[in-house]
Amino acid sequence: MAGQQDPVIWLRPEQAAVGRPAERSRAEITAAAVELADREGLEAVSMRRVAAALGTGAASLYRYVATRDDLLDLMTDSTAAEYHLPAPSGDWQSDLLGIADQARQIMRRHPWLPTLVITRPTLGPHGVDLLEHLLDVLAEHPAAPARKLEAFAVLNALTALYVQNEEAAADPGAQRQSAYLRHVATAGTHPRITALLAATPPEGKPHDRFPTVLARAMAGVLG
Amino acid sequence: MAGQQDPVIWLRPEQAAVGRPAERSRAEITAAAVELADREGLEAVSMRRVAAALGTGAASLYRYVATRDDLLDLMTDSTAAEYHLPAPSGDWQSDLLGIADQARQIMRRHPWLPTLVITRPTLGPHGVDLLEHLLDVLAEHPAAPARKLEAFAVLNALTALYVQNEEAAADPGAQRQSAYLRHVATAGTHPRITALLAATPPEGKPHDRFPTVLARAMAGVLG
DNA sequence: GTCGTTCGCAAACATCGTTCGCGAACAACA
DNA sequence: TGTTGTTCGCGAACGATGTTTGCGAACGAC
Repeated sequence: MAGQQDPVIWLRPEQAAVGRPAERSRAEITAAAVELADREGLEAVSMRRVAAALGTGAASLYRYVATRDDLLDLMTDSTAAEYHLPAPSGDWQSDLLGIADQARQIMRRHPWLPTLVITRPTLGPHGVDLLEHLLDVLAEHPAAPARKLEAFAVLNALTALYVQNEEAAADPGAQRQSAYLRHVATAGTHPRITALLAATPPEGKPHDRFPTVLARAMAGVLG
Repeated sequence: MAGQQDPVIWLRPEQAAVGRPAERSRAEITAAAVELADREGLEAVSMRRVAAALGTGAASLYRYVATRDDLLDLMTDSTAAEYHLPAPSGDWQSDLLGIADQARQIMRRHPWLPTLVITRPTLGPHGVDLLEHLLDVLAEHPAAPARKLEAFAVLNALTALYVQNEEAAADPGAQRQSAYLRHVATAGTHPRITALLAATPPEGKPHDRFPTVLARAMAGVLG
């Protein structure tokens, strides 16, 4: 008589009020999925493999989660619990950069996170805590509320993009990525690309543009 | 004796030099896939459905493409052919915004594009043409070559993010996205979120932050 | 014609997300 | 101490996916 109630998992009760109690919890399943993803990547997170890691059957997971996407949302939100959120310092600029730096470290710990953050942005309990903190940091800022929400989204997404690029560059198959570009440079058409690849990279280690880019983007969002 | 040769599709010859000639072309298959994606979304682009749209069998597509991801790359690059690239005006700032505006329109025409651009950035022949043009626009700019490449990446990704958000907001299920946020606002914990959702949106239509954000982000990248 | 090669594609394989159905387990109540 | 109402665990099955295999047919070159 009772179909699926709420389309968003955070509003569904984890445990039924009556009947046989569950043997596991959402947190337990989420932890197993996160560990699997950390070790073997997002595509390894299939219902069967997560269930196997828990020593149970695949169908059992559907007592805790309506769909695989729900599980992915749980994974994303669980990483938001890794933030350390100190009281605002009064300098919102640097507080924001501090949050972004933490986001970066968390995403480096979980290489699958950037993809999830970008493709299915989700706000669960921990994500909401983070948003509340960001609003606290920006409390004195005169920007309209909608702008602050947009700033939150841009901060997350831009950080995810940069970490994703980091990973792609560190990948052993990074040469494959640029193989065609080098081919074009050699071919001679596209003189600017040829010149670009011929230019020797500057001495010393390349400066990390992330803080600057993020700061300016945030300034653009907040007006 | 000859296994798969080159891992990147742009360097593999489309037609074998000898033997029975192919009945179709990469362009033809790509066009069918793009049309299918435009009409029914990315998840509808399966090998079987694309093949069916062409009146052929699924296995036949593998004569043109090594994997499904190759097909997605072809789709992405094919949209880069839709740019109109006039000669640089001398004002690189506005030229860049012009490119970004075209990117936005192209992505709106192909709602599946932002996801692909973000999750598997690819440079095929048409993408390379676009890059060459952007380097032309930035020819007088003193930034290091690596920065200009980064600017290209940020321009594409940031545009994709904004269009993706546009689509999500226009989605009839947008209420579902924010259902939990409204719940938290009502609950009373998280006072800043409560205040934020209670605040009445400003009069008039909201100003589009995209050009500003992009311009500042680019300034941050190019130093 | 003959030969070397490629093409088209039905069938099969492994894997996926998800649903069905039912015995077993538990809480509450008699 | 049953009995009852409900949920839980999960083997088995369904439909769909990407990809491989195998081979007859089609073609260019000689």
